[in-house]
Amino acid sequence: MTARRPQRARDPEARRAALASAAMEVIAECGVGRTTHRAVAARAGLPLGATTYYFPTLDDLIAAGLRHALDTMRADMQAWDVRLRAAPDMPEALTTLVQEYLTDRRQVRLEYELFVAAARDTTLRPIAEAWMAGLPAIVEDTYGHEAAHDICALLDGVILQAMVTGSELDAPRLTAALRKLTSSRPFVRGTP
Amino acid sequence: MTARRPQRARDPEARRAALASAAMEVIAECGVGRTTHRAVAARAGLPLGATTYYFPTLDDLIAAGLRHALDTMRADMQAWDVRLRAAPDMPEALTTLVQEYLTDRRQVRLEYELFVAAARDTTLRPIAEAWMAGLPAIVEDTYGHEAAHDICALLDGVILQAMVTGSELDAPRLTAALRKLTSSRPFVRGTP
DNA sequence: ATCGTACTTGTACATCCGTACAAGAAAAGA
DNA sequence: TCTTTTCTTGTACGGATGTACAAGTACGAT
Repeated sequence: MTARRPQRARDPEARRAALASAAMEVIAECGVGRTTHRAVAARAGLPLGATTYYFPTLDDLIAAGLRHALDTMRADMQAWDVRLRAAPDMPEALTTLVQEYLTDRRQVRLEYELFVAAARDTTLRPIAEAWMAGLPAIVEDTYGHEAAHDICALLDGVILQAMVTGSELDAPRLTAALRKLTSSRPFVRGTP
Repeated sequence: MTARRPQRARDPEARRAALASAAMEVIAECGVGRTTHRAVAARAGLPLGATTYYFPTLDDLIAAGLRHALDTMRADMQAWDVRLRAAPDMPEALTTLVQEYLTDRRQVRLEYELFVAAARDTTLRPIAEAWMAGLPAIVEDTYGHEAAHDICALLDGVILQAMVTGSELDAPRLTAALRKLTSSRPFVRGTP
């Protein structure tokens, strides 16, 4: 009576990727802490057993999901690499980058979900560090190593604020702040 | 045979606070998603039923834990309010603030745990927004509303980087970045 | 063709979960 | 004092969870 589903065409590599992708989506929506084998399997449209076959433990599955997120982010970042290098005005280009990035709030949540998870679990740090290193690597060529990290810290903070409040980005203000941060020397308040 | 524990002296208010405090600790260590009634009860040294008596649902318990975290943070912030207003050099004072804040990594994780949770659950946003508004409110008096938010965004980003990598703060760099950000006008690269 | 390996699918199981609730003891009111 | 309310404690229950595993099928090697 209980008809068994006929087996699908086999493609282990695709299945592994589909599970990682599904894991990524579940993490983005439910958070790392509420990600389960069953939710991932359901999202991927695969039986429960598939998850444990490809990823022995839940931690492995979550790590795969986060790694998958890193990979897709890197692809986006490459496009931005081109755009930023061609940009006539870097602060404005970075502002629009942030603006476009904030379009997909789910993605933003996923990023910070990764960061918090990495803070708790050292195993995930390489993934989070690779994520954080993406943008600085591009900005570095224009502003140098140190300034690049400062700039990206500012961007991370601005993105965080927008994520928490759910508000839009104040683009002109960010551009202005970036201009200050990328200026060669600081000014003391009041001196002309 | 199963001896029932004699009832303790009653102090509902203290119990509520103890549960909220325990919830805060569990959230800091396990994350919002892995916080359970049982873990909180065990941490507080109270029976399971106490959690559901004071906080009908798990969401209530978690919200109470986060609110408790906000309250304790506000107390710390008041001390910083005094120190910052008395500080001769604001950028340096803010740098040492960050440095001291990074001393307790558990607290840092808790903060960002709150932010991610608030991004996902709008119910928690008031708590997260109150948290984020704490420092700007102090810095505002010196640098004005807009600059204060930029400064705090930078600090948030720097703290985030330190949290993820587990590394120490590069204090001189942060001070320098703060000086740039608090300068009255931006400089174009190369012009003296 | 057949064989063995690698993969698929469904199910089982012990454990933990959120929440409900019964039984009792303290405090408060009469 | 007795009664009512409020709080304490332990337990119960249906359901979800991580993981193990048996049964079966595709597919490459031979």
